[in-house]
Amino acid sequence: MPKTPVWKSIATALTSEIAAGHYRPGDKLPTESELSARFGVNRHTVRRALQDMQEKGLTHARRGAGVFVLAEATDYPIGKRVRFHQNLEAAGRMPAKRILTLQTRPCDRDEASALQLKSGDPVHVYEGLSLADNVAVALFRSVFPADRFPGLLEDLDHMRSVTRALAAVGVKDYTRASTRLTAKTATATQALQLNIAEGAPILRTVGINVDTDGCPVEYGHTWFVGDRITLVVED
Amino acid sequence: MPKTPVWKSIATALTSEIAAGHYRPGDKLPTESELSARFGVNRHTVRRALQDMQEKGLTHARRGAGVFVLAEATDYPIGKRVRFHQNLEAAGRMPAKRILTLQTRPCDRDEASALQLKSGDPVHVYEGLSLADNVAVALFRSVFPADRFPGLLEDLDHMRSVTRALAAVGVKDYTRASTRLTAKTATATQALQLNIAEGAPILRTVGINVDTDGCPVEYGHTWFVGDRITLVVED
DNA sequence: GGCTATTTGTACGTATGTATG
DNA sequence: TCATACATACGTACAAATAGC
Repeated sequence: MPKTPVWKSIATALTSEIAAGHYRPGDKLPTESELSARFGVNRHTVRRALQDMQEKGLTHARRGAGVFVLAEATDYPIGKRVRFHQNLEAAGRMPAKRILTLQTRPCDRDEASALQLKSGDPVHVYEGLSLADNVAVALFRSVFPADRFPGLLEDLDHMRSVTRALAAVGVKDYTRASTRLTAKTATATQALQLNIAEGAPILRTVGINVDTDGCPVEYGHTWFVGDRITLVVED
Repeated sequence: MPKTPVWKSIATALTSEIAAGHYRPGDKLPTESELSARFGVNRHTVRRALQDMQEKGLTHARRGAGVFVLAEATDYPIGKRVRFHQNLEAAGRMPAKRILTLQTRPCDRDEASALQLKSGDPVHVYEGLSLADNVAVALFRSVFPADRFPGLLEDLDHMRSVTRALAAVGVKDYTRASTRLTAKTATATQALQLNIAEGAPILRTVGINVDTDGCPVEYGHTWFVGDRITLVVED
């Protein structure tokens, strides 16, 4: 049972009230003092909750005026689980993978940070191309902690599936802790591998997958060809 | 001459040192105590600076371990030109909308399909710019079935909020049925409106919002400036 | 494994500054 | 002008996670 901070409970309570229509977009929330009195906490604890909501785009504070509910509240938050490649299969195409590299090497600082390793610890690196109907639609690179999964490379080579290979080494379930999406343009190397023009639009995703204990098991990058791929996010 | 908060000066100083290579991705920053001693401020003031940097994706704290520099630092617009406007940007985001067009016209095939209308049925179209601190970060276009919401345009014009305008015509709640994400490059028109270069990377989202009965009420497109926006999918 | 020191996270308190209405 | 309300900054104390012995 994870202990929930007080400020988070307050943020949840206020968010629920907004979602329930108790406060509508444009409305002014009670003052920090009123809220701290209502919840029986210090004003700074309320501020921590309001700050969390502001980061999520729910509210917006104006010094001297008050805290207001934003109209965009329900507009943006994108769903919970992202399923890549989904539209490929739905379209009746034949997804395939082509392995580019399978190797074990010392991790760099970036990978160490994401996987909570020490810089230089060994990692398995799985790079490849995703194909649909023999057309390259994405480049991917998955990085795994090698010390924890000694035999993973063979499984990846054999099964050609991250999910199944991880299952083979004891990771029954894993979830995406976070995914960041941004638009880029293709580098020369990427353009060559994906058979597109340099500077063509690329949708890059960076994600960390964690096991049921919250321990990172995979650090993955994917570069989708903008013209050939659309990601689907469903609630 | 705007008075700069101490925490912001500290964040700027630490960010500069990261940019200068003094601290590299994966490195551990000095402890909060050491930094507060170095800058001669309270630990909470340092925490406020570190928190600001974490929001920008520059650093990442691990309780009991320390604060570490993340690799993605250069992906975020804190790097170059924005540093001139950093005071404005970090002063708190001011989301705003600028209406470009508000009109009613017959729908095209695509819109008819998304909204479950017949081709040529009237739709309200709401196009505009999303601004943060007076910088355009996204273009959007929302399409609504006009027959179902006759007076929606006036509400949109007046309230400048899709959520509230829909509430005014009886749609108390709506949810995002699906979102599709893809990478594009900016067209000449988009580049002009978003004040970016033609061909710059754009993150496009296409979504359909449905009411509690599952009936589509809005068909929306958003074009985010890749350099200025990173979408984060959590959980 | 256990223990301890270190380090970040939470929560409280107090005071003062600054913009709003 | 003035009270209100959020922003900054100082302080204290303890909890929770980590790392090292």
